Amino acid sequence: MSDRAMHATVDDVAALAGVSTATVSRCLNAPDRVLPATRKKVMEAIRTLNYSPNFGARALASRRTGIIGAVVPTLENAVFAHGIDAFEHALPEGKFALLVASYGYDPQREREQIEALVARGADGLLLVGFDRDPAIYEWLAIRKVPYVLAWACGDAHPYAGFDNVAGIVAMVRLVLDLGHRNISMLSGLTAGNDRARNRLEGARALLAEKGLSFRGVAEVPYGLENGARAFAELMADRAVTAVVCGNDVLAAGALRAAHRMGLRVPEDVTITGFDDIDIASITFPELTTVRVPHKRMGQEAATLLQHLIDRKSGQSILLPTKIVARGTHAPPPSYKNV
Amino acid sequence: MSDRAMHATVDDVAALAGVSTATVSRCLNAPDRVLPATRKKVMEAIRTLNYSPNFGARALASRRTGIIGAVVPTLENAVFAHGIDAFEHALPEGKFALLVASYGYDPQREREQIEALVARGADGLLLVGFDRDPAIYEWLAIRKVPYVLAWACGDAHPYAGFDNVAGIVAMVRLVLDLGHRNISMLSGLTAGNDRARNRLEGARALLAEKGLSFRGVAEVPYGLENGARAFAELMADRAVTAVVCGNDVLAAGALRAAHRMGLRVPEDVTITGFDDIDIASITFPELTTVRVPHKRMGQEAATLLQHLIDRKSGQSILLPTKIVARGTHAPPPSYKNV
DNA sequence: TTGTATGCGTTATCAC
DNA sequence: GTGATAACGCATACAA
Repeated sequence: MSDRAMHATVDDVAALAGVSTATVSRCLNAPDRVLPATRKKVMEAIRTLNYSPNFGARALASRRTGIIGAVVPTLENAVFAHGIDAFEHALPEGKFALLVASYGYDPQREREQIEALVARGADGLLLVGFDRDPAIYEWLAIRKVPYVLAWACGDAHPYAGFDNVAGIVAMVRLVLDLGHRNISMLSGLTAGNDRARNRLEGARALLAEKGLSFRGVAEVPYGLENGARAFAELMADRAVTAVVCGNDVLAAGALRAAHRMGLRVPEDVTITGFDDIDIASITFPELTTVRVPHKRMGQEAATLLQHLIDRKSGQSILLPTKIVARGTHAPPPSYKNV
Repeated sequence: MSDRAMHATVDDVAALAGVSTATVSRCLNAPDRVLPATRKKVMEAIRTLNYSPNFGARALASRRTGIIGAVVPTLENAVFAHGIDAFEHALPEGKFALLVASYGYDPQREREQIEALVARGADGLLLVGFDRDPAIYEWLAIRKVPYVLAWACGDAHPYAGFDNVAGIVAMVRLVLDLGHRNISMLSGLTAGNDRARNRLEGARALLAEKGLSFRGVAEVPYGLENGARAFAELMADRAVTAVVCGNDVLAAGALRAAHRMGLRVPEDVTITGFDDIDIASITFPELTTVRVPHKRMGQEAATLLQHLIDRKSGQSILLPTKIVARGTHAPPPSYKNV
């Protein structure tokens, strides 16, 4: 046994069990390659010595850490918190651990976080969206670090996600079908954020197709207050009868602003969200929004990433979104007077 | 240079820079202990070789990983998502990375997660609350793994948190002062959860002190639906004029149920929350709740844990909670008829 | 099935 | 300030 009250090592265990260190190692990493009898001896020695393998040594020798990194804009956004939670649950119990880093929507910081995780020995990465400096993808390729992108889709990289354009198009179509023609959009910041950008541009494209365009567009950072403030500005244009929001938090902020402005929803104005997070069913009235399968996405991403890590074939997966029609949509006011 | 297109090692860098590996190592870990001139040479070699230190080797030799583990009940609860987010931001940029694990409020799984993180070489741990098998604390002590507890307070362990009892007591006092006497409590599950238990028992104790007791008590798992359902059951007792909830999500669920039951809030029934997460200001009316400084707590926890890891003195810190009086409280209906 | 011996890439302890 | 060199603890070809 090593002197002092230090941690036991394989050597200690091997000595106590009367086997070689190789056998001890096998008991831990490939139990079926050792006789049940000797395995029993070894496991007993492990228990009595209170042994647990040294992480650094294991990583150094095996060239893998069992650590998976996830780099998200922020955990404050329920969308990512839930996705990460599901992702983590889908990781095999003892095999992997999840290293989480956030970058506050700052591309430069995202890059640093990615590098930090790889430096920490991450076996694979979960990233959000496709938008990032090509140099990052090259760097990842050189390092041979597998990754999966989520919350979006595309064919340039492996992903488990959904089509933001399809989602917003379905929603705008609903609003148009209700009869709205004076529509504004309350979007999240689109710079370096393909999810926000696709939602905004997707909506814009559909309108253009119908020969229409937005009455107004606001681009604001994530946050309740930002949504509320921007909504007030958008509604300064009294012609507007519907405000399509890029995410549920902005929509919730808009809804709160509407209440405070004395506007009735949906009688006076239609407000729609995107994501269908918890708050969407807490607002009053409950929010009409686009449901995204965050949970399932997290699971699928975990599965795909493991395949890539094991060098097995991995198939990107596109999940469907769905309109959840609740209480914040209605025909425009003018229709009621017809 | 190592053969193939493998990653460069210290040896490669040392060779290219014309120095020893020791000097390369120093440049990375104690730059001031090397002459600016040689440092420049080394850094250049590092850049051209695209070198980055091997994590396992570093951990093995230095006996520290720079990884900090956080074990929370779930990331789905905004309280923990925000706290973790703040905690992570407060960690020195390149020095530490955060390993996150969740256990879905299952004590057995929490234990496994703690062990997994320690096995992954975590230099320190962030845990939630005090309630857990003493064996875990002993195990941690043997392994000499520093930890900080949050979202609660106590003198048995280092913590950065707040007093759940004081928080709920202030709230119940407010409700009592409004004139309510027929109060029910909608609590989270208290088994193995000292935060929920302290909130429930703290409230109960205050009532007892006033010679009162709850009309009814419901204990339900975290979740909007659970809150809604339990609220409906609690209100089956028509005498109840106030429902104190153990957290904001349960309160939001209760509020939604109230709407659907045709109850006016706060005219017909007072509903209060705890935590002051985002949803508290999205409900209609906005929720009267207990504000907890999640962000500050995350930061303080990070600071304290780093001190403990560096074997410096660390002082537990108790953060204050505060009543946020918004729109869901009012005197009981009977008062209006007086 | 089990044991032997070597390599993994850094850090740290010495001398110089 | 810098250089040689010995740990660090485990995994894994290879041999038996």
